[in-house]
Amino acid sequence: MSFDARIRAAIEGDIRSGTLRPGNRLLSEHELAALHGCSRATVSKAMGALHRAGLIERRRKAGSFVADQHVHSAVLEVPDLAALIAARGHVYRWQLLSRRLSGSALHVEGLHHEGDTALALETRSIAIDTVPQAAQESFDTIAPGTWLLAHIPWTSARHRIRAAGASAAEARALGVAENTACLILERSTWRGDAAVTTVRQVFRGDMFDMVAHFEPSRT
Amino acid sequence: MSFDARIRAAIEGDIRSGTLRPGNRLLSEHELAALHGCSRATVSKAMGALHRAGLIERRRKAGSFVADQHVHSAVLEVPDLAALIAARGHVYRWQLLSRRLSGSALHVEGLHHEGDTALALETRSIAIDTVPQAAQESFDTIAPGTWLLAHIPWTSARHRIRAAGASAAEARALGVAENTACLILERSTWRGDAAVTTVRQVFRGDMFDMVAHFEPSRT
DNA sequence: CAGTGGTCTAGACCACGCA
DNA sequence: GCGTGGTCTAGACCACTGG
Repeated sequence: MSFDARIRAAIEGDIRSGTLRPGNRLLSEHELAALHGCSRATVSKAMGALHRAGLIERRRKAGSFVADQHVHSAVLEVPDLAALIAARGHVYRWQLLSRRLSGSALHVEGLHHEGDTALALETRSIAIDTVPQAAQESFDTIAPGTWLLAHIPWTSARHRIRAAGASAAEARALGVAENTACLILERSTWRGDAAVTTVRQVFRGDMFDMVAHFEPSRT
Repeated sequence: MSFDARIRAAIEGDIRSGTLRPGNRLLSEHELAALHGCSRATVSKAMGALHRAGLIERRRKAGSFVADQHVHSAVLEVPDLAALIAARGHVYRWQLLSRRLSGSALHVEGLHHEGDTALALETRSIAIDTVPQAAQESFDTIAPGTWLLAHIPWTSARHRIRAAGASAAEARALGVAENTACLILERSTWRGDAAVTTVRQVFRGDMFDMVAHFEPSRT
């Protein structure tokens, strides 16, 4: 095991076991280097990883401290529907319902099918100022999300996840009863300061869920 | 700006602008060091950050390559209910409904209130083999999640998020109509290989949503 | 002011894996 | 073999900030 991993494991172990408790001060980088018999640069790398993992806080002059426990973040897997459905052993299909150019936005509506069943209703608007090529696309066979992914990189995104009963129109499109519980994912995507696309996906609650993981201490 | 940040910005900019496309090979660390007039260690740090951010893939002997675009992960804020409700300007209260010791698990059920309204129904089981102190706790004034956070660190967690209509019992507890759309969060938590707790929280869909962000390139 | 983390250097050796 | 990334060293200077 590398020095880096060894130092991280030692400190992480002390935190997990309670030997080091939240707020406690860690040894300085100089002291840890001497303790482990390695250079300060290596200690710095290990401490940086612990910091990114949220296990410690670092303050100049004051030192490094065990961070408070937090359940407050996890890595959410945002699904690629085509891949997800294929992994389940079903056929994926995109069905375009409408396409309308209005002002500087292209509005697209369609259904994501899993086999013969509609899994999600998608309502999207694309900023043609940011993605002018989109105006030339029909989106009748390729889902706009797939197309966008291949044509324009984004730099930031915000997701909102909630539950709501299907409206009459949504229920009709998905082939479920009105007010059936649905998972609604709203995503806005930017490239720098320019909006790229905003999408709302209404998933049948009985056919879909999302998974998120937390794992500590990447390298 | 540091060399580290400058190198990352340069490569990230080339990827975002399309100058570098997925699959393209980057310059080697030696070449980048010469190009930017800094040491290879600094280049390595920058490349490590780009790798962690998912922007590049690295293979020994082959080199570093622009990774395929991916929408597949975002940072999910898993809320601390007490803090969340306080931030909204309401009073938080935990109400214990039941507490039962069964075999090696402690089962606790209760309600999270926002002001006078029940926001979420929580059903939890705690592994007393892993957390023996929990058997001594009544949980009549402190929510088990809060208590656990202060008493036992966890090392990994899995979350599942879905939507479903409230069952008769859930509807009664939350004071809503049966089949009202609810957001359901199920979380299992481990300490190493030992299960710590499993919790299911049923949120009123009309009062709660979750937010997730993606931001590229941490340091 | 003095000690901490933040950044950087100019080397080095190694493990891996393609040719 | 040999070029790549992975890791490490033994220094250095700086910026920040707590005492």
